[in-house]
Order: sequence, then C-alpha cells, then structure tokens
Amino acid sequence: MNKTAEENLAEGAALLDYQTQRLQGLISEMVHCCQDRMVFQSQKFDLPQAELRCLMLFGDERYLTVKSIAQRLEVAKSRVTKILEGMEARGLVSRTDDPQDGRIRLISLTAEGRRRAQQVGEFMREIHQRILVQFEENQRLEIIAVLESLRTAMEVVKQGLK
Amino acid sequence: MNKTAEENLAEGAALLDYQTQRLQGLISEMVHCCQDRMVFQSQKFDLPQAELRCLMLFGDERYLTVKSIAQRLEVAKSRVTKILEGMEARGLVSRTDDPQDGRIRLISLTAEGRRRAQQVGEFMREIHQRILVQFEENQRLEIIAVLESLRTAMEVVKQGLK
DNA sequence: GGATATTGATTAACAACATGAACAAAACTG
DNA sequence: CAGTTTTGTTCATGTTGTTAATCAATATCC
Repeated sequence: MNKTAEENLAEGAALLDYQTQRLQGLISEMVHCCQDRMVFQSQKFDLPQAELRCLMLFGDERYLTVKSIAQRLEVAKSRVTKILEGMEARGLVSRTDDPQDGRIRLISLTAEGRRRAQQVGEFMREIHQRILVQFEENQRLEIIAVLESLRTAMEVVKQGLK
Repeated sequence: MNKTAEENLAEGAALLDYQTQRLQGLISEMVHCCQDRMVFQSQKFDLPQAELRCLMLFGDERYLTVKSIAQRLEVAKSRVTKILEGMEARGLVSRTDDPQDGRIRLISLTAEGRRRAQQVGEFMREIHQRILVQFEENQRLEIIAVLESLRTAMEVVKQGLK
C-alpha cells in the first residue's frame, strides 16, 4: 500500500463526502420518523399537535401565562390565545385573572388536563423506552453519548448560520 | 458491594428510566434543530418549504408526474397541484402533456429550477459536512454506525404502533 | 398626580400546509 | 361499446402560524 500524500488527501475528501451524504440521509429519516410519531400521537389522543405540545408544558408549574407559553412553544402570543381557546373548549385548561396584575391571565390545567398530560407523557416515555430496550446496556451508553455530541455539533453549526 | 438480585433489578430499571428521559430530550432537541434549519433554508432561498422539498425530488429523473411527486412527498395529489402552481409561477418547473397518455402531466425542472436545486443541494451538503468535520475520523464512523442502528430501532418501534 | 410609555392579552386579516370529496377527461377492460 | 380505473384539478375545510391593530392595566417620569 504505497500512497502519495495527494492520494491520501483525495481519498479522505471522498470519504468525507460519502459520510456527509450518509449523515444527511440518516438525520432526514429520523426526523421523518419523529414527525410520523407526532401525527400518530395527535390522532391517538384526539388532540391537535399544537394543543398536545402546549399540554406538555405544564410540568410541575401550577400556572403559566400566555407570554410564558408563547416563549416555550416559540410561537406568537396570538397563536397561544388560539390554542388555549381550543384547549379550554375541550376542558383541558382554565383561565383566571391574576388578582395582583389585571393584565395577566393565569392558565392552569384542569383535572382532566392533568390526566391527559400524564397519559401522553407515559406514552412518550413508553415509545422511547421501546427504542432503548433493543440495545444492551453498553450500547445504550454509546448511543446517548453519541447523540449528545452530535446535538452539540448541530447547535454549533446552527449558531454559525444566522 | 453486596447487592441482592432485587437491588440490581431496581437499579437497572431506574437507569433505563433515566436513559429514556435523556434520549427523549436529545431526539427532541435534534429534531427541533432540523426544523429551524428548514425554516432558515426556506428564507435563504426565498421558497416555501413545500416547494423546496419538491424541488429536491428531481435527482436524475428528467420527468415526474403529479402522482409520483405526491407519493414521494407523502401528501395528497391535490396538494401537489397547488405546490406546482407556485413553482410554475416562480419559473422553476414546467408542465407538459404526455403524448402517450393524455391524463398524465409531465413535470420537469426548468434551467432555473435545476440551478436552484443545485444551490440548495450544495447548501445542505455544506451544513451536514460542517457537523461532521467537528469530529475525528473514528468518531465519524461511530456516529454513522450509531445513527444507523438507532434509526432502525426507531423504525421497529414505529412498525409496532399502527 | 397626570401625561406618557410599556406590558399582556386579544382580535382580525392573511399565508403556508394539508386533506377529502367531487369532478372531468383519458385510458383500460370485458 | 358500456363500465371501471387512473390522473389530475377544483373546492371547501382545518391546522398552524405570523403581523398589525387594539384595549386595558401597570409603570415611569416630570
């Protein structure tokens, strides 16, 4: 195996190109898979995706405001008003006026809302677990570690765009 | 380190729960990152996301039909008609009647369409390469391999849903 | 204290994305 | 040739989201 420096370089570049294409395909497939899952979830729980996402924002927090929901969902406040309108119609949330500040509406989950949120959370945990249990413990560690660094690398590239 | 069998089991379950949560978070972040990228792309190339996706379907193929585009994009045919309407208005595609079969409309990229498709393809290649070059060769191999098995595992879970 | 911002939420108008039903024209099929 | 299937379009509708205008309540400043 005698190679010149140029040959090695050219080979490395071709390899990188191949790996790039591979990465692109894999990421695209995984994202697509996740989107399908979200559509499935939406149908399973008979809730629009936006309302599902909103529902899952209430972790421990008892109350959220329209503004804070908008920030977490990364959408306009007006969109949140519309989403909450739907959720209220379904009896998932209730809006009350803040006694301290008349501008603020305090949004909280109803008992039904909490029930649904728990169901959805359990489902999501379940399917992610089903992915993991297909692997041995050391593989699971590797997967998590790789995704961690990959995510970081993706964020770096994203920062470089703007 | 004396542990009973039950202790080991409980520990393993807790670990799996933790890893599941971690996986869920990482996947969600990566998907979110990709969605942001698609929004960015759409603005950069001044094209709606649907038209961008459609544009990239023409790889080597000279002609596509409405039906084949609908299948590849996984949307209704009526949606494709609308997308093509927009693309035609932008001068990216042209529709001609199939001389062999009067029902079929043959969709092909214009010169401008091919130019744009190449630009977009180059951009996508570029950003995926920027992710990879942050790693050493052996890490790149590991990343690809892990994603490969992860994607397969995700598809398995997806099949198990329906 | 009162004029003037600022903030929080809503409304309305609009655009992108997508589906399903109804339809017309062309092509198959017996 | 009559009936069915295929291909594409149109239309009504729904979800997701934005921006601009508005209103009410709170802050700020002189």
